[in-house]
Amino acid sequence: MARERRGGDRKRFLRASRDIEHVKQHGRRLSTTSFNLLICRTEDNDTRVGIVVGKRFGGAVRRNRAKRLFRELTRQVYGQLIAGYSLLVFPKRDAMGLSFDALKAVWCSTLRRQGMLRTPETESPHP
RNA sequence: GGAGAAGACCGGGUGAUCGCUCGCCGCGGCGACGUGGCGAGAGGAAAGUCCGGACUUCAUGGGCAGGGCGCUGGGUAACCCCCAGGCGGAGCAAUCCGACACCAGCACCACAGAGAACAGACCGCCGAUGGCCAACGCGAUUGGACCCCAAUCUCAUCGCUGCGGAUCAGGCAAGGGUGAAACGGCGGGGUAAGAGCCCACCGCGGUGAUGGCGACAUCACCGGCAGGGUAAGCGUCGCUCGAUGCAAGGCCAAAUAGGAAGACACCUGCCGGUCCUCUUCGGAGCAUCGGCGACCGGCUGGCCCGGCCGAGGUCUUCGGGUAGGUCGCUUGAGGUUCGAGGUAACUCGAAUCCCAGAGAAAUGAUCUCCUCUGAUCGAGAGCAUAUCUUGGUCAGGACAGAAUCCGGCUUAUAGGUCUUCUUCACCG
RNA sequence: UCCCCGGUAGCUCAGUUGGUAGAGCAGCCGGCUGUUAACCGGCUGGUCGCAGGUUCGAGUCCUGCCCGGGGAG
Repeated sequence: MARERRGGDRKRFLRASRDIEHVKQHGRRLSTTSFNLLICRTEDNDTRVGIVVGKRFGGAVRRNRAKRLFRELTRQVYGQLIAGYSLLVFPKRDAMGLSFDALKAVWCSTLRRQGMLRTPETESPHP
């Protein structure tokens, strides 16, 4: 695939709208006060995360900020994610009021409860 | 120092760790790619998409329609932009604001008001002139007052003049009142009352001179009031504008469906009647008359004219195109520093630099120190709960994110710096 | 990256040559009815999205913003 011609983030994130629609159709849904999450099993070996921020969220600066925050969260826990899933994140406006550490705590505990993290018992310090 | 006006600029800095995108170099690999190093990586508005261009493809015969602009001169690739000037308006002033061409034609001007468009007479003023009444004026006659006469006086009658009076015809538009706006303003003369009727000043219009490239200004003379407003209503005049927008457009090209594109030559009637010729008696040809059809569809980016294409044939080629990829994609009306010209916008010349190129879209996360602002606590100076200096703690640091690229406009914007100018107050 | 519509009462919408802002539903009051609905009569309710400008006067004309909706791959 042409997408894999590039390195780095391109493997970890969902970009094509077709894939995002697929997850929206077949995914399992759960929500917190900071974000909504859709989880879907795929045949692919990699796990990909898509971040969707609608126009209602705010201006371009606020939308970019939300996407950057969740991308950073994904990068920090990506090594511990179990392969073979597609995740879709819908950030909420309340998440922007939290600090990065608080958001990370919510993010990790949510993923752990869903069994998406490989090392559930060890509280991972700063990578 | 207070208040204010204009312009220019900045838009937190520094360092550490973990990451992202692109470029270059090294290594590994056929390659995709992986990995290491170095370098670069959001703005003054990147925004709104309101104008103007570059560039792209299509069109490129004529006319009309339509859009835009609108004091003058300049700048520019161009402009609904900028600079300088004129005029009008606001302000004590610095300064600011202005779609600021044309009312010839059509249309509209509600309510109020007498009258609202080449107007009108409600209240009002006058009643000069022609009528009406008519002396307290003049004359005549008769009677009376004094014994008589004259004079004089008085009453009555008549006549004349027409003082005066109210008003009709009529004159007036100064004043009141209505309105956003009422056929110049104010003062004087004049008049029956008035009126540019006359005069001075101002306004207005015309002509001329002077200054200025010009808009226009100043002055002189003349006219004697010409005639309302609205063109961001229809319109007129002048200038100007082809459409399309990087999702433009070029190239490569899965799957599926099946044809697609180009070139060439060629074709213009049908039906009925009549006449003539030929005839194998079925018809054919030619001429004329009548009727039907000369249209419809598509293209020519809005409409009309004009133009082109159409059925079928022959020939040539294998291509067109979606997902996806790739190019366009960042070197440009470019920046910086000097020098020159110009009041300025800006231009010219030289040197020098390369300064984001993503693609559901890269610039992020955490923290240290410094800086700015606010709150609070403490110390010091101080009569002081003004104020100043210093230290600690806690918050906060705006508006906002490139998407083909430039020139502008508009809008959002915490806080701060600098320059110039106006005015007021105080001191000298 | 562009293009095109719309914003008027609580809701759905009218509103042309610029001149008192309207209709239906809803709400409130009264009547009818044993009561409610329906019906009848009346009333209330508006920064005409915002701000400037043109005009004597703007819902209407012009300009600039704000918000909402739709279209072009």
